Amino acid sequence: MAESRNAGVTGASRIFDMLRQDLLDGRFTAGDKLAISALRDHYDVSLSPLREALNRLAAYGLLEQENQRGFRVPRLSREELDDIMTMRKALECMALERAIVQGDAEWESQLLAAAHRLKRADEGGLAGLEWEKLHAEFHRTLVAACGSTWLLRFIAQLHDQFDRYRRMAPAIPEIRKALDQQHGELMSLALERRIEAAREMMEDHIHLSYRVALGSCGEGG
Amino acid sequence: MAESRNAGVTGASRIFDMLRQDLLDGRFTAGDKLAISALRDHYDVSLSPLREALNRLAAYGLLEQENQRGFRVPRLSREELDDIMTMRKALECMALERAIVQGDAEWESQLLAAAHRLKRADEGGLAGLEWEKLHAEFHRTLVAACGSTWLLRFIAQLHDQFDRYRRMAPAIPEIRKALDQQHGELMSLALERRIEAAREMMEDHIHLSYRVALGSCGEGG
DNA sequence: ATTTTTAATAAAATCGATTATTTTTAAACT
DNA sequence: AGTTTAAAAATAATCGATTTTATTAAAAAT
Repeated sequence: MAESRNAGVTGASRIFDMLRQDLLDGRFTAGDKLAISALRDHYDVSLSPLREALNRLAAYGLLEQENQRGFRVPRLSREELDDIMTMRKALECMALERAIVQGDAEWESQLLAAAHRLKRADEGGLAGLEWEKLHAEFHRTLVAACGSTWLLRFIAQLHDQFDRYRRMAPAIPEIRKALDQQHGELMSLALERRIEAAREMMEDHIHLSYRVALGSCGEGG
Repeated sequence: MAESRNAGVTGASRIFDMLRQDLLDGRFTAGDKLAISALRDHYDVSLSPLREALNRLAAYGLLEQENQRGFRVPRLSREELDDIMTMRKALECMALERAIVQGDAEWESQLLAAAHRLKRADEGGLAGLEWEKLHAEFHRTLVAACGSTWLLRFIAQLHDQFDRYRRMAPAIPEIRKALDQQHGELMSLALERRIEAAREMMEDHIHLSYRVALGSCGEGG
């Protein structure tokens, strides 16, 4: 068979992925309107696949769509960040508990591996997109065994939302160090099946990360 | 100004709404592939707005999209229904509690009104799309004051998912009668700010509705 | 008879151009 | 001067046709 072609990738799906990444990276200014023809040039695609990608992103919540007047990058607000943080705590704690109850040996292995990769990256001072990828993968793996497709879907969506704030905020080395440590502790508590301690650690972790993310919305919000 | 035109409505948004309704109504067979050219004829639109609507619906979760091979109506499975039901219980109870704590006088009024409209519809034997609309509006209002945009968004999404199952299932008059009664009780408990009793009633309500919805997935699922 | 290859068909995705709507600019008016 | 109206420009949305990819049908090979 040897599917060496770009199997299962359409122009629209490619643009979707790229735009999503660029939105999470903060490459667009929050509140700005997207100049479609500029995007067309930048990503070198035609209007149809581009618009399809934009429609998906809007339905997903990474863009706002107003009929007859195009797409814009959602503004960042303190209120929304609070909402996202609160929802992350609720949903990820729920998922973590369920994963701890239901997780099997395969989950344990993958969690161990994901934590190790992330730790190596931390120690090696790896930053940027590669680190982001490992970090997202660790959190995904942590709750992956929760058994609920919809819960995982919502959590992933909230992570994307949260990341817009966090990645835009200035780094705080002390907090970052504590956060890195918590990843290992979260893994340990999960593997030891200590539900309550794990939940508390998760709450702390999200809240600490929230304190960093706060830096992205100026005082007023 | 008198915006008597079809203000803020594009072809794509119109088709999105219609397709969503038709999907919730079960007008498409679960598992089927959508014949895009047939849809084009049926809704009398061109490909571009139609495809944009389909992309939105897929990102929203009411359609499945596979690159290079179009869109299909998601299958109904017992497992997914269980997941949706469990998530509804968790999220709607959370939202209800928060609404009861935070809800103001305006919320009380709107809840009272929504419950009344629904009750009148029940008594008058109103069925079909009109009833569905009032029913959805009641449940939306019940939790509207929870203060979380994202929580409301997820709940609305789960309602749409749940409805695909429920509306397809055969009616069970006894259960339906009990469900109708619970709407009034939910409103009363909410207005009396009886958090725990309201949460329990909400769990019961969702579970009872789930027992109806089960009728849509044949034994195996 | 079954599998593999090739050709034909059908469908999805994309393109370039057109139409409709909004936003901006300039003129006319109060 | 400020407000309203009208024209021009810019942008969003849509169209019809083309290209690409998957699916089916037929032929060739094992």
